[in-house]
Amino acid sequence: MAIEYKTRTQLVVEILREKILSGEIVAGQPLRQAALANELNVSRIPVREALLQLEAEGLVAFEPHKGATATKLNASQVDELFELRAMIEGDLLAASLVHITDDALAEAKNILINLDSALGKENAANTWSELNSDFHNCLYSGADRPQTADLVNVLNKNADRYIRMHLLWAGGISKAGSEHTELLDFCQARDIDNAVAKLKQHILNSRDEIKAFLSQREAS
Amino acid sequence: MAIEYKTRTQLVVEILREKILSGEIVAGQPLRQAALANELNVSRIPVREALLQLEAEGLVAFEPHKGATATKLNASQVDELFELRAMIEGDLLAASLVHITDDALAEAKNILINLDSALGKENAANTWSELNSDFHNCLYSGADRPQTADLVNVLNKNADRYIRMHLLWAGGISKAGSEHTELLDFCQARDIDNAVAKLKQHILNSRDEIKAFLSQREAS
DNA sequence: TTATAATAGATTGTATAAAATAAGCAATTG
DNA sequence: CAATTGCTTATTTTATACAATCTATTATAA
Repeated sequence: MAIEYKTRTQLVVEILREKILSGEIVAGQPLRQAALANELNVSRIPVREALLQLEAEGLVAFEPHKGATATKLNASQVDELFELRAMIEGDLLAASLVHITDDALAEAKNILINLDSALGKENAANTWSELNSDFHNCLYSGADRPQTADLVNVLNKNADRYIRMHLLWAGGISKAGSEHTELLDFCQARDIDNAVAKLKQHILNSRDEIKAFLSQREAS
Repeated sequence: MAIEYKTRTQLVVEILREKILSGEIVAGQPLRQAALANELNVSRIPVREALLQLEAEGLVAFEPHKGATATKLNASQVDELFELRAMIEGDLLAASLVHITDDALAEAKNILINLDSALGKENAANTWSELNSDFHNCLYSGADRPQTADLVNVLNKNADRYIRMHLLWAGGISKAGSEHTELLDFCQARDIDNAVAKLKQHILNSRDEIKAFLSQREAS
């Protein structure tokens, strides 16, 4: 396997993204360039560039001369985000199922097994979230729509924080396990209509659970 | 009116974006940081940061240690881009028409008038493109979906180059004028289904014209 | 001749220093 | 005392300088 060289900027992006997604960097918290540069042992330039990239992903807000903060979504933004995902991912899945290979579906099944076993273990939220992303991307692998796939991944990075938070605090997306299985069944049968409907339902269900959780926390 | 201060980076972003959209910077052409910095009388840092932002918008590709180039879409990418737009903008329009004000529709009508008169004049492609964008955004103003609106604007910036190119070379999107009028009529009647259908048809028509134009140019 | 290695020049990536800007606090004025 | 002005400090933004990397060219060996 080829060693991948990365620039400092890319490394900082990955570290900060993981810290934001995992909740180590709390939403709303200001991200001081000098402090981050110090902590990561780089100069402020790669930190700035990393913050700019994360802004483009929607994880960070950058105000000129004032600095960057980790963004925070309210209930209505979560609403919008998950509905966008339902629409776009539904469309992507439909396009994918026309051409998807049996290999990809087998791979998806494998990921699903790991996903179930990941739930009890340590660091469950982070592992689960990554496997969940892999599973969905696997189902979309037949679509040959790179721009849409990129877009889906950006949207998912935004949703991810809330999914992880929910996993951590509420002990899991209650219906996700069975929904994944049913979804995969429809995909294996190449039943596009039902698969798409199930996927949308799956995404909108997690939206509902997360929104309920958010408003509950906002109240207290 | 408040004076808006802009950082050098923001200014460079705007200049470079306009140069790419207008075709002054040709797709595929490498964007040398030092040359741009010289030309614009700034240091390389704001240039780098501007290039990073444009990469996030999809107008520039950034390869570590190799440099940035203006991106170029092939026919199949144009296909994907315009279909994405049709889906997302259709959804956004439907959401908007539920709440849109008469003022917004009157404003849209005004823009349409300017749009028609812009066609003959000098610099038609650039003015037309901006007004076209204003017209569509005006129709979406009732939606209250900021994230979706942002997304639409990013996608439109990518489509814009091809629309302008087509306007310049082929003398205009032939059906756009009448389609706009019909679309606005449906909107004024709050006929959501027909308005959405017309919008999608409008976007997919321009896709077809642009694709035909692209493959024609690729052949020669 | 072909392939490989070495080298030079160009270009990008990063660090550090200087300038610009914003926010908070003290001094001043009415 | 309230409001405004000017100064101080923290932070960001930009410039400059240097280091690392890539690309093309030339030289060398098979």
